[in-house]
Amino acid sequence: CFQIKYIKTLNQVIAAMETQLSNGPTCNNTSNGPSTISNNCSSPVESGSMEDSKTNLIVNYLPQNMTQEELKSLFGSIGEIESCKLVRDKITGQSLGYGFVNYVDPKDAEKAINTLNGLRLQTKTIKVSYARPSSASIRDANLYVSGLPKTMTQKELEQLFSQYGRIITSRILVDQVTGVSRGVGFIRFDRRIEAEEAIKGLNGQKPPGATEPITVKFANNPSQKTSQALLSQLYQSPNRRYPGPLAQQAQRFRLDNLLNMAYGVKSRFSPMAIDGVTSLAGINIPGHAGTGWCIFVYNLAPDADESILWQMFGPFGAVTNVKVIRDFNTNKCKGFGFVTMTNYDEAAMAIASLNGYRLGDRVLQVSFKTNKTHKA
DNA sequence: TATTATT
Repeated sequence: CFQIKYIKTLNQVIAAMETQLSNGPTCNNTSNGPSTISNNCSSPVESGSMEDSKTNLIVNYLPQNMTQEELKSLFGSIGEIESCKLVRDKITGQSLGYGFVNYVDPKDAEKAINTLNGLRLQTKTIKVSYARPSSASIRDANLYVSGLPKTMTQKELEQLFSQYGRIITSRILVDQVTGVSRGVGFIRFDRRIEAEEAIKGLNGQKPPGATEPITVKFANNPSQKTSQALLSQLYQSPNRRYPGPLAQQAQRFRLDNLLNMAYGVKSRFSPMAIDGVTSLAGINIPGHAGTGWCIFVYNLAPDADESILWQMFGPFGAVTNVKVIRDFNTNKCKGFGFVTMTNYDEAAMAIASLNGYRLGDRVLQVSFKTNKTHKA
């Protein structure tokens, strides 16, 4: 089932960052994401050549639902940003989980590495490091390695591959329950040439002490998989009654713009920034966040049932409750219903996407529930 | 036997 995991609340980012700023970065590369032995969070600042940028950072392992504006807000707390970009899939608009932050002042870039590298955001531990100069030679340098001895450590894996070049990241996948190696992993080299040489030298070879040969090949391109998954999703349910990913993407950019405005008029990391969104959007301030965000859905057909509300809103995130309001005598829908969603941003996304949506021969009106009573 | 690192 296609799911949009949209942004968490800004407050979560703020809370995580404030914790981080008071405690300092947590060095934890084992819980999430690959790392290199030589370039982990204890020494993220590498000495680069004179030509390397001292202001441009690459940020990896971002939560899937983090927006560019959140990225900008988070890193803007360090210093003035010249530019900021969250990299998205060209076709689907889905975040690829990394982005770039270019500061005006090199000192701020260094401070961002020291402050934000290793920051935990949701289930991720972000990595902040200097971006290498963009070049075709550093693309497609990621290798997939299988058939590894279960006893091989990440360090041993790096030692095996380091003879072919500079390793950017390495990872051995482990069973989530037992933590034992699954015998497969990834090696990202600095340059594609190095990866090619490693394939020539190590594919089909037995590592020292191993009884079985390993397989070394280029890793699948992640954006391809994402596109395929989303496209198959499109074809899988041609009669879907809610918008597909592309329609949602368009709405998403609208919401991004609203967030951008909100962030601009409110002091950074103000807990009230979210309310800025609602007022700027001309949306009534929604009801209590404690029990979730209540959404009013109007112009449902008489035969509408709860399942249609689950189908429409579920793809946008956590839905805790749906209700179709029915006439006591006829048991037919009175034309409206309610949906409760846990997370503000997912609710806002659902509203932005579903308001005005045509369901059958009716055009829905979807908004946050107001304090007014709704008399049809 | 598959995570998301070059705009």
